[in-house]
Amino acid sequence: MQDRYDAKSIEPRWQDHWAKNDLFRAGNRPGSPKKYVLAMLPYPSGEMHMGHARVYSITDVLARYMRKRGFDVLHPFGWDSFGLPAENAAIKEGVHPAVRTPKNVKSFKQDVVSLGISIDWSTEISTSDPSYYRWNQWFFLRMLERGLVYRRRSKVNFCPSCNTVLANEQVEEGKCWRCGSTVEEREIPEWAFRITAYADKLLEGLNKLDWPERVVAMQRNWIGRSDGLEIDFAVAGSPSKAFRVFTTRADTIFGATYVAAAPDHPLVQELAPASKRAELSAFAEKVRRAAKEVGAGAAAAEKEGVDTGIRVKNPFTHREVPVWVANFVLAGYGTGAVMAVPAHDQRDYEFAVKYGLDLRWVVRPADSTDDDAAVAQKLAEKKQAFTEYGTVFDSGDFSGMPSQQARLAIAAEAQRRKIGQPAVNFHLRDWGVSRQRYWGTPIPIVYCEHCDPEGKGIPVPDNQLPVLLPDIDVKEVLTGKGEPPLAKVSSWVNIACPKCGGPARREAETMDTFVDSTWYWARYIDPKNDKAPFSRAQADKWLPIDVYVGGPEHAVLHLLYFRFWTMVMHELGLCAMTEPAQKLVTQGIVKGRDGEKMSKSKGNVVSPREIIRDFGADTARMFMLFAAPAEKDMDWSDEQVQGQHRFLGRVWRLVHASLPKLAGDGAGKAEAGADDLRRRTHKTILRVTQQLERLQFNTAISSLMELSNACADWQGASASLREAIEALVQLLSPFAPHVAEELWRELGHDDDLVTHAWPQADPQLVVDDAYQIAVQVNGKLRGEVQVLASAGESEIRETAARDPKVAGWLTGKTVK
RNA sequence: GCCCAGGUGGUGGAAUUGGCAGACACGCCAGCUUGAGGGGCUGGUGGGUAAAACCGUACAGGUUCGAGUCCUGUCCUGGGCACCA
Repeated sequence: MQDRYDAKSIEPRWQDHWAKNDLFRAGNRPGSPKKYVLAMLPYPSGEMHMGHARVYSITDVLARYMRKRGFDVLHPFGWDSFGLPAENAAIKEGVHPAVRTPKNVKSFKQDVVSLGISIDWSTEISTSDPSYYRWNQWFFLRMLERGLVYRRRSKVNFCPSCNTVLANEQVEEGKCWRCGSTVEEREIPEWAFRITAYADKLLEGLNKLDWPERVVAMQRNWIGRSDGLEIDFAVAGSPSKAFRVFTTRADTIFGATYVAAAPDHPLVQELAPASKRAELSAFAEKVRRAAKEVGAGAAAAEKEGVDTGIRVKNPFTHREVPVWVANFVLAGYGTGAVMAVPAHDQRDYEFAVKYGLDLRWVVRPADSTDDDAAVAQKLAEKKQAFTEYGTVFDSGDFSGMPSQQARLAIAAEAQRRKIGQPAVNFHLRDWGVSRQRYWGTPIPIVYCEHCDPEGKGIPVPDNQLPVLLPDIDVKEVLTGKGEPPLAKVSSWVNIACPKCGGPARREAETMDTFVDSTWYWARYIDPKNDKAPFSRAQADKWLPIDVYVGGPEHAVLHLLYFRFWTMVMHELGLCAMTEPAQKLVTQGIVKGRDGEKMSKSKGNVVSPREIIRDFGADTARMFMLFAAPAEKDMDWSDEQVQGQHRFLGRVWRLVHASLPKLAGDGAGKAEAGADDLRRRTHKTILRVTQQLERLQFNTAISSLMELSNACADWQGASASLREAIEALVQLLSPFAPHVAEELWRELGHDDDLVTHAWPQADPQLVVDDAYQIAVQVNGKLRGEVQVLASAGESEIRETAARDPKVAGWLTGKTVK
């Protein structure tokens, strides 16, 4: 027994003990309900950073708490080991990623263990392991069969620095999400997942999830469903041709005074007068160049356009209106053309003013009582579009209808006349997954000129999976330049066609690493399975994830992709559910001592190793859980770390100082004069339990501090003190597991706290039999009275009125 | 511009359903402990006053016996999306 709290001497001992006795093994409680607690898969850099330490502290508290509540808990771990950082390091230092990665994994794993995280290491997986990525290939082929993967030639976001394609989700304000370089637009062939086929399901599924509103809103926004009408504007002079436009504001169609098309709209070159064609293609080229220069998603350029000379008929006013091409109309969205309503769309307004195009007011504010001319006059004076809903006017039979009603009526009329139909558009794009890099999952496709002259790609048969990454000479192949590295490995690329046996080439692209993380969480439940990604029986037992914890930066990346993948897995019959994670917690970042985000360049990084060495894992965990609510960003504070260390020291001394006077087993004994302490003990049990259920770790720890302070002040009966101290140690154990185990033994127990049942609050002891009641007069605190819990209202009123302080404020007044 | 989240002491943050604002901690102040190095203990700590009164949860209104909490408007901060028709 020691009189000083010395974390270093106790923590490794308990970590060994837990590992030797395999105490965190999932599935060791048959018949108990399950809980699946998961932190997002880390990339195995050589050292765990503080952000990781925070996430694992959160999942670990939950995992340990749930185990003590009797659940069969799955708390697994693995490595997102494919990807660019390893490949870039290889280019720089000439070390093969397959050599470096295991070293990094080993070192990172030791950090996780020394933080006391209760992982079932039998689940451990690594995404660069062929036994894992073969199933990426298997999924790819299943999706190919279902038309959910396809080859397309398209404009892609290309990062010149990473030398690879990026998905839409991986471009942030025109910059590469990883390296920050300006993204270029290039047109090359690529493989894409048809995530857009699930746009509506992805949207609907959000309603059932217990996820932060922030993330749900972001996904909703990203999917971007927009309901409207597609309608034809027939070309004057060639009635069989028409510009089809998409609009969400069919109620404004009588105000459509021109059509704006994307510069490379196919009908423009076809129908424009010969004299205009050169000008139009020059304009299209100019817009393309601007897009490439500025990068996808960059700030809006000045609105520009060119009159095509084409004229079309507004299908409702029957007037002829011009077709313009404009740089703000996107070829890839809707029909690539819009009906322009300058009176009721700000963008169309600005364009019309610039080029002197007509404007017609057709919607008026609903509350306006002016006549039509006066309304038009007033709207015109504001020198901007009126974009709100209102009442339609100057619109034939539809005049007088509210906008919403007119929208539907006009759409119905268009449909009746067979010139249009309701349509839905989504902002969501298909997910391009081809990457021109080495360190990733090879795409299981072969090209054979004989069997597949169009180059669509021939799937590698299942029995030839996995398509293994070839070993390479790093210096020769990983140059970071030119064609995909795998294309240079001729012994690997050139193979016999699986169909005809003739000469064929393998697909040299690899999959986006985000594919690796779409389903890893389901592999944990059956990590050694070599017949299937995982078995249905294991899926039925463990899925979905009950609590998923990770950073909010993945809101429209991983967190969208893995939902899509789950829907596909469901359709393949692999699992019953369609959503992967019922509850999501997005934890805030840990900032440095200067309040800035920790980064090497700023030199403000605090390493978990340093803190564990100086104060111990328990202190590190307590600090991160106490300093801020889980979802909020937090600043590193050395003083607060020391504060937590002091608290654990106080608990340590409290237990040791109390040992000589602790009587009996303590539990449930009524002792004279001990009610106050016993009430506090049982209330604390109840509160900490509720706080854990609500993931309020910071307030849970403050409840523990209050109980600790009460124990330290206690002078009375000893059996109740034992009860209080034992409860304290028990409740502390999910947060600071090492010191709690140590103290538990010193209190005379010989079982493991890991599996010892969570304490129960005695319902009789969590209600008070007397209360302090605050008395307010006219909303101001004027006194305090003590009343019995059994007292009725009139009794309380009388007591209050008798109180001298209160009485003073009541003189001369009537109580209502 | 649009969509989220949030503005509470010197600091991090508490406050089921509207009911004692500031729990718990950090920091600071005073004292004690003749053991030094991030040591322990006791007391104090929103403003204001001799003590009260009184004032205090971004700002301005409102509802209520009573508002940090509900309603209306405004400002600010953080995050996301941005020519999406």
